[in-house]
Amino acid sequence: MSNQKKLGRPVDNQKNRAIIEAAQTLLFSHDKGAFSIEAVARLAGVSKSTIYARYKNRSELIEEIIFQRSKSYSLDFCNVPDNKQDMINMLNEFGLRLLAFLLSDEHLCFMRNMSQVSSECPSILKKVYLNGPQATLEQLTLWLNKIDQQAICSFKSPQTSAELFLGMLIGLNVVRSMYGEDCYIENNDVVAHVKKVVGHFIAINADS
Amino acid sequence: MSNQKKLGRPVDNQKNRAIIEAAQTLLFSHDKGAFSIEAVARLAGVSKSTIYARYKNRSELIEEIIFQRSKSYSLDFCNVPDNKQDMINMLNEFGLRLLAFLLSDEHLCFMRNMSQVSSECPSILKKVYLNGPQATLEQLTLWLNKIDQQAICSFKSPQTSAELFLGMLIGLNVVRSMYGEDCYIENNDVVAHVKKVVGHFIAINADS
DNA sequence: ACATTATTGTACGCACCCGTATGATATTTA
DNA sequence: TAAATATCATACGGGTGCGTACAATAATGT
Repeated sequence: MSNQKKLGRPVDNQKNRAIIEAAQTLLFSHDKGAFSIEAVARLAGVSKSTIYARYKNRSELIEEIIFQRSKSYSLDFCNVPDNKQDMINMLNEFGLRLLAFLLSDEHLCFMRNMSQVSSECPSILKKVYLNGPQATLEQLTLWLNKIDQQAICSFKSPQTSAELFLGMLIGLNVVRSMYGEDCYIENNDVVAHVKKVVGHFIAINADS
Repeated sequence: MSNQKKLGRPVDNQKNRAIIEAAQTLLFSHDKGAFSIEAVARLAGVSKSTIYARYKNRSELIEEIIFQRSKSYSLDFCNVPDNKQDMINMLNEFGLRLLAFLLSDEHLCFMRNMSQVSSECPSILKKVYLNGPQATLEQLTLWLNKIDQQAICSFKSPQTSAELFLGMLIGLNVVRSMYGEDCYIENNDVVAHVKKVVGHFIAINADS
């Protein structure tokens, strides 16, 4: 019954992608006022009606975009280390990756826009939190837990340790970047910073 | 020459305050769209022309408000402790005060609005950073430095230690609140959290 | 009384955007 | 060809806000 081919002109899926991409470009541009349905339509090379055929209204489009993007906003661990030195190496690598992401232009733009649309579509906030910070925290906690179970390193409270690690790692750097300061962590400095944090993290949990 | 009294009707300074207060109320309200010159005029009981007689445009008014408010956005230490236990107590008290402020409704609103107006008046960002996070960091660094000099506790790099302390203290709590999560730090929990952070902080710097 | 400045109230032009409607055109199946 | 659906181009009504202009009024000085 539902297996029949639909009548009439089929939906152009390429337009879906064009709309999403244009909307992302505009919503995450540095110009706060750049995003509007009309501007999205212009940039996507699509009629305004076409957008309203897919999204009920402005908020729905924004939600879709933000949700899609937030899906990639968590870093995870793949492997459990074999020994303590291996763990240290993986922590260093993770720290570098996370900082690089958090301080990227893309992510800073994202955070700014989250504030801006938070009153327009408040329901998106929780989803973003779960996909982003919360997911990362959980991954790290899980990882530490496994390490503790395998007696590679002891963590009295993996959850607490994870949070302390992220706190030390991020420090004031995100707020610095949000306020437009050139982040002092650059090139080799970031490596040194992460190494220092990892060192302290190990020291804190050195009750094994 | 410039000592003569000015001619004509004098400026009503009370209107200055009324404008500023109304503007703050609206800019930092939960309703993002509440702030407009017309709304400020209405709330302040003042004519729109009167506002434009004082501020060239919308941006100038916003800058003024944000700058004024940011002046009180740094916490400082008054006294240097006598001994290590005294230092620990002061750190605890400072941590509690800072967290209470950072997670307050007022400050969260402020951060959201900073993002919103950042593209409208980007010049304000640096000033806010200097008045806020940077000032706090400097105060704490200075304090640790004095403590180090008086041999109460040793800090190899007060600046680094200060940043690590703030990082651990804040952790993910600010981002949690920004994303609308009910912060898990409440009542007694916040005390425990700060105590834990202070403990780790002391442990890290226990190379004396 | 007069000059001077502050303040008001109101209205205007301009720009922007949302969401809807409408008729024309394009692309597909039957 | 006919029916069905997608898309386009355009226009509209309604709303909001900015910044300006202008005439009227208020409060001060000489």
